[in-house]
Amino acid sequence: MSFLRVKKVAELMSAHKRSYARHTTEGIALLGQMIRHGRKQRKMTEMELAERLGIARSTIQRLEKGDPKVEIGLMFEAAHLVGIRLFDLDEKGIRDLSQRITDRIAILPKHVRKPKKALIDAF
Amino acid sequence: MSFLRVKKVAELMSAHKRSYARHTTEGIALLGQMIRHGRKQRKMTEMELAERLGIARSTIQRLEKGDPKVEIGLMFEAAHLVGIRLFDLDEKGIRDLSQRITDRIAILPKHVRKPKKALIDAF
DNA sequence: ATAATATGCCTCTTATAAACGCCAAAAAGA
DNA sequence: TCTTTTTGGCGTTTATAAGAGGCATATTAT
Repeated sequence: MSFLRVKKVAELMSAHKRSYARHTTEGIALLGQMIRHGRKQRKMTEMELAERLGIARSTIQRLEKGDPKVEIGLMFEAAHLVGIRLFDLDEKGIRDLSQRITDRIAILPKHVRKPKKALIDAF
Repeated sequence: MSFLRVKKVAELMSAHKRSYARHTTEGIALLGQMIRHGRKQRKMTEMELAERLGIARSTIQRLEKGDPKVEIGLMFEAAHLVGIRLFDLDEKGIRDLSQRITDRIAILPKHVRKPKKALIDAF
């Protein structure tokens, strides 16, 4: 009988391994660092931040490490709580921009169209 | 016997209801709109975007609606794919900024300290 | 008009994030 | 120094996000 590390086995068995592009992982990591930095500036412990957000400390740790799998709501909420302003916009600015985008979308065709039957040739 | 809508019941039974601040939900909603707008500009269908990301169409729909519970990795990946550049920075810029933040953190005390025994007075 | 495709909105299942708790090590303050 | 608190990391359990698929409707191109 051979011994296999449980972790390794689980890793091999998990079917879905998702990969992320560099800009994605780096962008999230950056955001995580900013949160950590902001937290320390405000002299908050991981536990305090977790409590104020109503989440577990372990989640704070994943946040600050830049884990791409944390939900975006928690990430943004944490960021805001430690003083990071996403989009560099105030409330009104966000709503205005949102409205402009909505208007722009209204102009575009509502459904995109792709002919699938086409191209029986090609060689 | 009375009839209750299953959904309502499930809603009541779910213990964990998390709430998000306005800036959070609005910020995410904005990002979702931007993704939708970008996708249409590039004449991609929900299905195409989903396939290129290796995720389900239903997830694209939640992304574009601004659901705070989608993982941040997917959101950022989708955003980038339709041409949205987070942080308005290029690769190098992100790394540079990341390094600066790391340096700054290095200067701060590594552990935050909160005296817990203190303050037995205060009234 | 009508055929083809995209989108909205469901349900059900499966994979896994988040909670929770524990311990050891690091580090701040006395 | 030694005490106290924070932090890193790991295993287990529970809640739920994401996948998969179906159907009706809206929209586009012919």
